[in-house]
Amino acid sequence: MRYRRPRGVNDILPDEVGQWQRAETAFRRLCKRYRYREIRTPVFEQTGLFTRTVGEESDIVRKEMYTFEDKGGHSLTLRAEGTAPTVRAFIENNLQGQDRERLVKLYYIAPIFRYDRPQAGRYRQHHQAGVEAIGSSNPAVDAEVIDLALAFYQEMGLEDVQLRLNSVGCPKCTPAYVETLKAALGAHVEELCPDCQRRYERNPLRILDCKQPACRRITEQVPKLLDMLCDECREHFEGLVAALDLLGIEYVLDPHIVRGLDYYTKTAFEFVCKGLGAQDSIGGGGRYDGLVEQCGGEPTPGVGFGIGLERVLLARKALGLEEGEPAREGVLVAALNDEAWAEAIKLTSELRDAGIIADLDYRRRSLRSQLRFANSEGFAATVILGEDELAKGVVVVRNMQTGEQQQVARTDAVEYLRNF
RNA sequence: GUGGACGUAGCUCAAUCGGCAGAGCACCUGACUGUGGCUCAGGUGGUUGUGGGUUCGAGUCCCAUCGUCCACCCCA
Repeated sequence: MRYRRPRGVNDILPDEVGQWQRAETAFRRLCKRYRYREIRTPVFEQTGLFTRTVGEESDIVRKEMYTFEDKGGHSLTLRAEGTAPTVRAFIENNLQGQDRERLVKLYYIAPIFRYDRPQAGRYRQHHQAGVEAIGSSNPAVDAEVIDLALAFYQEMGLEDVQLRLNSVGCPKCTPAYVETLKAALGAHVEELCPDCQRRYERNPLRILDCKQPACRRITEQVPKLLDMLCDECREHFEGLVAALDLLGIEYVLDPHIVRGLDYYTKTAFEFVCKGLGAQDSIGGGGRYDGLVEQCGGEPTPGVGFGIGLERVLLARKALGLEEGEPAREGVLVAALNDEAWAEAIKLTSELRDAGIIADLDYRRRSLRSQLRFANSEGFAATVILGEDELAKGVVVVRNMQTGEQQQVARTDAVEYLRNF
């Protein structure tokens, strides 16, 4: 029986790991600069954490979760998104401490699991790099997380990233808007797509997100939530826009951004990158002022985003930004006969003990083949050990970049190669 | 979850109407008996995704299944 990887999941192979580490390192460095601290939460959580926060009506909960029962009969779910687990850990470990005004800034890089039909840029396991800033309702914090995300895209060489911005209001203004929306749509319900007719009853806001041309025509006529925000939400949105202007960040107002997670309040945003086909959203987030309380904590506002790393890497590829050849490094110790082979094993070990990358060609082939091996494997140097060298107590060091060779006393070999 | 395209060597792809499974790259060996990259010569490599069916004969036609991709949907 030959096993294959399950549908929609990927192996990250040695040749690809470099670009992942590059992205992760860049994200970590930026987070540190903005003073976000890393948090690592479990790969599964109690199912209720997701169903109650993301929303029973969301696609994620209705059909995309990896849910299973453990031997104790508890319903668990693989991490379906990044915010709820972070908020859960924030509350459970009392990360805010006694200072109720303190802003706790956290980041994570973690796999996310959703059962969806796979496609390029859409997988059943993908990875998100995200931040959560919990404890402040200041719109300057919304601007800070957006600024951080954009800094990451820039660091990754993605130039044409568009910020799409909206406000989805709060429990004080959204219900009134929903009534207005339903009233405005009421006469056209028959013309909406079947999904939207469903949404009309259960989650009318999502109709604004529908991309069906027929629905689009109708929703364009309808009043915008942005024009009906309560004073608090309007002031917050104006504050965010002002802060973005201060930072020189451009944005496009997009009333269609509702986002598929129910906990969002006020700010909602999305980052879009051209050239990725249908899966062109490379990140998104928003504010969730009711989430901490909903998860059993003290009422505490928060804002954050998640960035899809697979899509960032795909975008780099589409732009031709793939990694170049890695720099040559390390030493191949080549042996020409059995006596030299024994010495080669010893020298390799000494080099490794000295912290130098070193290896042997265990196939015991001709010098020609060993040099070919050293070349294709990207070694910086080859040490040649043969009859002559053993007799003279020396080694020959060949620079694989230039082809220059140097005879070095066997006793000085490790030191010479340390400074190579 | 809906509709569609495509699965042939490690990689990229050929194979006419159903008639001997091929090329380039890569890899191995040699030309060069102790010197890589360039060149040249030779060579290894395949259950044509998998399982059935039709046929004298299937990579090719039919059915199923798995996978990848595209659009929708959704999202990152």
